[in-house]
Amino acid sequence: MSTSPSTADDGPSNARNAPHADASPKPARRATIRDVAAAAGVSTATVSKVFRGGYRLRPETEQRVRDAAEALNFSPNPYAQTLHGARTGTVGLITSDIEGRFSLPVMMGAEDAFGSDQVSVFLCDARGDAIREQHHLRSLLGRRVDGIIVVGSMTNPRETLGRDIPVPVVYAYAPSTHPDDVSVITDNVGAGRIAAEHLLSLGYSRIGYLSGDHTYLAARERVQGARSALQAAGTDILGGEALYGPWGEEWGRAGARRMTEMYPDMDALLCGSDHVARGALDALREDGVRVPEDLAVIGHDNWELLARQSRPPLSTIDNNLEALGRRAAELLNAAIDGSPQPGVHEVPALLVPRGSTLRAH
Amino acid sequence: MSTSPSTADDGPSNARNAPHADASPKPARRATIRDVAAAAGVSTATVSKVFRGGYRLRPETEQRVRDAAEALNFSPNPYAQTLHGARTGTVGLITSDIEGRFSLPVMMGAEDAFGSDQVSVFLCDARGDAIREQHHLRSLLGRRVDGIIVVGSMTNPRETLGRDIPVPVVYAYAPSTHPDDVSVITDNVGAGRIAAEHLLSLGYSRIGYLSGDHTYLAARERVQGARSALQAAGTDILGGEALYGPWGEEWGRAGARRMTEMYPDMDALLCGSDHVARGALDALREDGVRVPEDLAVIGHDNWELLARQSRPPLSTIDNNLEALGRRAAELLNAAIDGSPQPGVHEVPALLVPRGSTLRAH
DNA sequence: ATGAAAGCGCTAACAC
DNA sequence: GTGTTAGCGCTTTCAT
Repeated sequence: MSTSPSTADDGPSNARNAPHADASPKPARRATIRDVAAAAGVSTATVSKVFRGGYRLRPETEQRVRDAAEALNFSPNPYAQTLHGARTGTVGLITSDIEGRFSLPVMMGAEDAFGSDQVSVFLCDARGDAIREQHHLRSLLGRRVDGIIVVGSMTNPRETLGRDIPVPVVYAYAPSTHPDDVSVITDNVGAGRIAAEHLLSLGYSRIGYLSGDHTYLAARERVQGARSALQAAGTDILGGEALYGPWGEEWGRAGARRMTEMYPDMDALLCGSDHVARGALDALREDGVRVPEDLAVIGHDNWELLARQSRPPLSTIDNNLEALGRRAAELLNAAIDGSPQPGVHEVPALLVPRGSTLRAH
Repeated sequence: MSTSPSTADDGPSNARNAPHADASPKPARRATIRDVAAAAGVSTATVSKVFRGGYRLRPETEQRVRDAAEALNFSPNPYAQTLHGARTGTVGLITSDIEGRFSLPVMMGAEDAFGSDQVSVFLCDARGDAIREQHHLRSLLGRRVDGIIVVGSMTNPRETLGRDIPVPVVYAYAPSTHPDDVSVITDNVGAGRIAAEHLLSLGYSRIGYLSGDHTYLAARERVQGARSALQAAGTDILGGEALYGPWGEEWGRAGARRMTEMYPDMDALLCGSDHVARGALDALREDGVRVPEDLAVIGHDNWELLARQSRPPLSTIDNNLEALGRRAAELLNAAIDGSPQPGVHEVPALLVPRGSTLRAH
């Protein structure tokens, strides 16, 4: 159109385009180390030294360089830097968690641990698909990430991404089945224990367990932890075993009714998840059972949308995903620095007491 | 598993460590274009041509190069490539959405639109903090991203990130207040209309509106859309205006009761969000109002955890965030290619009918 | 159709 | 302290 070079593009005749073309001084080429050197009257090496730090320079020189850089709005091109074999300062985060309820907190923790000015995170969503996962793996390696974190969407162990990957990999939330891999998970057994101990400490003693899907390791481990805490206190889960069923409110409602029937003297109910607990709360309320006066209820996951708004607000156990992300980042850093720590690392869960266990006094 | 006790974490003294330590042969240096050239008996220029494509080479030569590359597990170093002024093939996604319920779907859409082998996404979480946002902005620019997408956590317009940013920026979900910026949002007015039309099409005619926080533009727009649809059908929202209140189930319960009292002949209830709708459903059920036989209910957001598990499952309007992400990516691409399309672009919402409006027949 | 060579922006010896 | 000078891995004229 105008004098401007081939805007070959499909540009559907946007009138706003043309006038703008040469009006605004094209931000020009970004300043390079050489421009700064020239402006400051020093060599490129000196500029480099200023920015890399750890060199002894005359303060005055350094200031001149910084001023020049500032004026030119210069920042070193990281791609040129990494050409010298240094790290790229990037890591990949492969998630399979469409909802983002696990990945995002983990990512935030990792961001913290890395220091967001040191390391940037490429996020890819594999959507639970192994093919896509491999695809993203390749693409991340192509981008020369320094390491990779793989976030699962459930706690069951998963297959390793591959053992011949040229950069360290850390599995978060869902551990790898391969013993030489590095994994970080929430301590689910501990989480179960915390829940049970919370109830015990409040004086509840006839405690039932309404769990979730038995094929979920997390479900079984939480039960196991609770049981061990109860046994340590000289008691046990009512009936000696938890009731398992499909995750979800529906099961929570049905299960809660079954349990109150089976154990009329039950005074507290452990639930395998907040979903189940929410179902239980709703059913109990409908049946005229007062919570926590007649029956205390506690869940797992601290799924806030559910837990905060239930009646009463639901006590629960938080999976501490941010801490998990931080730990994953630390372990990844360690591995990148040459000291991998294979095995499954556990991060403790957190008690979040609310009205469903705490009696107003 | 069974034997594994609490591993209180932090245990650096992991016996599993040592044996693996020096067993693994350092993966050596990655192959470079020169290695491939040597192996294939051609020049580096030829290898480069093979990989960049668009050059005429003897098929046989090309094959030799590809084989050599394959054998050496070579892939071109993108950092070296971008040194030549090309794009980096990276974009930044700045979110302020801790929960990730908006960002992740948007990201997936963007991933799709870009083509995950063309473009990788740096995700940063600003946690709703303008300082952190600027910080991430700098860091992304330092990494030479080709463009940036900013995802808001609520639909209210937000301030521009800055008008002098050297790469294109697209605002998603929350539009920028600056008219020259490029924004993509869900069509909230349309969403309200769709909800109302759905009810009308099912024969409901005495329709109330229980909204959310009046300071939310989305809340008001949805009401506006619904009203216009009703008026087009010759009726209006019961009482001529929606009832506003704090987002959440509690308000849903209280508001629903208020509305049924005010309008005993109401046959359908539009709700400003799924949270509000869920509260309404719970209260109605407690009060013996059958849904949808006595009163139909519909929400907004398709917040599946809530909507799927309510009694009955909640009809709602999906914000179509993946499409929004895709559109954002397209607009960003266009801008990167030199044809920015300033203004606010709208993506239509989607009806998700479920049991709370659909009478079993 | 292929190769030689000059960079891209920066770093790391090694001189001065 | 600061400058010179080779590269890092790749692309791109320009010859051949």
